[in-house]
Amino acid sequence: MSRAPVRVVLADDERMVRTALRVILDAEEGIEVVGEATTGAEAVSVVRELRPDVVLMDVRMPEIDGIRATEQILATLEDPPRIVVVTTFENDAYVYDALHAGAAGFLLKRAAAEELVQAVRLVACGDSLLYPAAVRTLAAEHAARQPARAPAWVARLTGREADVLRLMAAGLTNAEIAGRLSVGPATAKTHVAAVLAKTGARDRTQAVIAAYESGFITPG
Amino acid sequence: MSRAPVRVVLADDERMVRTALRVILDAEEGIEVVGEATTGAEAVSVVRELRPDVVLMDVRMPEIDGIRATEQILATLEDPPRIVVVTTFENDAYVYDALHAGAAGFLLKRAAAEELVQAVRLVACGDSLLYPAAVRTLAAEHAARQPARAPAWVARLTGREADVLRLMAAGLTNAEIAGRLSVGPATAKTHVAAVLAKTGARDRTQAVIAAYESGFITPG
DNA sequence: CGGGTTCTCCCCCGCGCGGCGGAGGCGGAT
DNA sequence: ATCCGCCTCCGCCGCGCGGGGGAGAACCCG
Repeated sequence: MSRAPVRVVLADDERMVRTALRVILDAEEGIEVVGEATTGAEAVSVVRELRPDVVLMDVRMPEIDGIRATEQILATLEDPPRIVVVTTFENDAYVYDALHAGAAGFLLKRAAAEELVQAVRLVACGDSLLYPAAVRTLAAEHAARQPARAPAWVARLTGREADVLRLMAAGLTNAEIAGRLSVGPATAKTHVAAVLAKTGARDRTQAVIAAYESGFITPG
Repeated sequence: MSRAPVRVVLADDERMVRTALRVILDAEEGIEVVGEATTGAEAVSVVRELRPDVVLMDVRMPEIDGIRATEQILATLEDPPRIVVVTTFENDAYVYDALHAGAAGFLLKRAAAEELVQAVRLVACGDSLLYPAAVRTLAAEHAARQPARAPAWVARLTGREADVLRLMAAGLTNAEIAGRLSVGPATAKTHVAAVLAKTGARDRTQAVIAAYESGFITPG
């Protein structure tokens, strides 16, 4: 049916990630990577110019993050592209914002190449599958309630430390955290130690409790 | 990659719907419709027998509706199939229940054949795409706003074990728990071990997470 | 240019933790 | 009277964890 290839723009500040995505997608028939961006601002302008069908948007980017970029693109362009937000952790707090911003889907950085390709094809032809408006309504509901007060220590956490705390709160060991973040075990330990210090926790269990009690992460 | 065809079971009380789905899927390479069911109860037994990779489950069915059937399948089978719930309207109230029941996705009856095929292929190889745990969490949140029912393991906890889990979730060490309960450290260890076994947790941290996620204890 | 922050990684050490198996008492159910 | 579940306690053992220290590289900012 869709004769024309799916035109894709990649937005990620890490060259390696962009290259990986490009290699995978370019090898695919019917998919064409037509542009790249390294910042959120660049993503907006590139998309405005190239008018792709799909955008793979990283969350963490300089200048403007992926969420704001998504908002701007969807707000300012008519017949906007489908935007897939790329995250490292599926329970990253950003996914709620991404939903609210109107992203067409998520993609984990550890996703298989096959999943990536299917994701692009899928969103290119509509998002009524697996992702109905009802889910978006849920997200809106979630965003609507509570600004959620957070203790001071949350702000003091560095990005990496926040990542680590999220993984701790998922029940991972130091070694598993290291694997998930693609760093050495010693590094994971360092971050864990920093989290314990900043949260005032004695051990990882207390840190996880603090994460729940502060609203840093929320139970089902 | 996946040499073996995707084995699908269709559960719908309307013959026309089943036929339509079968025609579409059988025409597809790598997808094989191995069975059908016309009621929820039949769906459970058919799935139990045939062990398909994917189930397309209608919501409205005689005897047992698709939601309950989904719950039963996911609860009783190990390595259960991915279940896609078929609805007529995307904002059908059932989708919340479906999410909560652990469905891998939605499919609208008016979806295009192409979407249907992609849905099957997609869920067959994992649901980390477009449908992360976070979304499921949202649904659980929504559902939690009345029933708030706990997993099976909560009921299986003895009184003492429940006490211990509460103290674990307060961040106490084994020795501190022993002191608080006026028992020996060895006893506390025994109870902790029992809690870990019954919750399926690997360590006390995962047990505390389970306590929060199940609503056994609530933040704030 | 230098200073601050962050991320990365290394060493050593002590200990709490979790897994293992066993044991005795005590109550209710059959 | 018998069985079973719960609570109580005991050892042993390996390992992951947390505390302490230090160190190099990248980056931003003044």
